[in-house]
Amino acid sequence: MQQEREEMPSSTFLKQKVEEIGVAFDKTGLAPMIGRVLGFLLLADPPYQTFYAIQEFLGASKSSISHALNSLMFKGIVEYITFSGDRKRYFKLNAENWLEQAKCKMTDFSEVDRVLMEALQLRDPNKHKEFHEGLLKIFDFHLFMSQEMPKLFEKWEQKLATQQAGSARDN
Amino acid sequence: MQQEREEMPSSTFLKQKVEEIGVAFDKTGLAPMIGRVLGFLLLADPPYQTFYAIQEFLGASKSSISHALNSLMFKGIVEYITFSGDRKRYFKLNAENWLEQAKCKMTDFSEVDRVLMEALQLRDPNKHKEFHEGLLKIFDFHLFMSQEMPKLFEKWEQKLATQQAGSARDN
DNA sequence: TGTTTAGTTCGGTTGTTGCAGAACCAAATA
DNA sequence: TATTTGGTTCTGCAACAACCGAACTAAACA
Repeated sequence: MQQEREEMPSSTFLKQKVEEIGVAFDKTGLAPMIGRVLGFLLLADPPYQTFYAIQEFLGASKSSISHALNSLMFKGIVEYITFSGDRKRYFKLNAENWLEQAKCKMTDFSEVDRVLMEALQLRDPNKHKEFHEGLLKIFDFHLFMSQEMPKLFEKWEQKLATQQAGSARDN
Repeated sequence: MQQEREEMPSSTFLKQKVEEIGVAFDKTGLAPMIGRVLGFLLLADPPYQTFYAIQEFLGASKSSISHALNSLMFKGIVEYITFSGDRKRYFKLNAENWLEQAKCKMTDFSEVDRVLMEALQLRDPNKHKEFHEGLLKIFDFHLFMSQEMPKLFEKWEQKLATQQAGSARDN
């Protein structure tokens, strides 16, 4: 029932996994190819890979890879490193930066909040009170979150620091 | 320089605002028409409006409005109410539900986390330690967040309750 | 100086999405 | 029973996005 390919059978499993990861990132709104590149850079060994290696593995065109890598670098999720005496760039995930981007996304409601605030100002607060208060509640929630989340991030950083101190002591 | 329309000048301002709100929701990934319907329901007085009123205001086709309303109802952001002796449905925002959806989105990293976890299991933890730990850190961050966020929501609910008790006492 | 390498940029093709218009349907009304 | 009302579903089109291939560029090499 299952179809097997003669060529490069060892990487078939990897390719499937990369596709799977790609689909997961598709669902977050990324373009398919961008998701696949992310997937490859998550699984690849070593974690830094050349333009050509990525292109070959994904069987895609140079332009798609170029676009995907530039998008990811623009977002800060991917960076590249170089080695002296080697012209190639080696692309890799920047986990640290990725995390920062994720944090930003989590705290930023600015666009929706701006219009929500405007709507609240245009509405008569006494006219449909329950409705008005429902909107106010959402706004208040966002406000609260954007204040508290940074504290939570801080708390996590501290937890991480004590964890690392602990595991260092154990060695 | 500015172009004025003879007809319905009083609602020109409203229409602009609705468009503005629409754009803000576009940016969150919603389709334009869905954003505009949301915008109208945010500003409309009364906050419950018939299918036809929405269609008229937005100057859109029935099918677009039908699709937009059903999408919004599926998401739980919009609901409808009825009045006895009136066949029409009156559509309105459900702020409570909207907030719940927002909370869910904030705590749910399951898709990305699943593949991240898989990637971690497939990687050799000793081979590119810094990279591996970077990924682990993201995973740990998500885990931490999905544990702590509900507590934060709880904290907000309590703050809200005390606020309301306070304002009730003042009256 | 030509040639290779490592990508980028520019059309063109194909697939997908958003919307309109018209046909449709079910419930209420006449 | 026929008609109106309040939507829904289907079909088709126009705009857009994702991707490819080919032409291009800039740096390194020979």
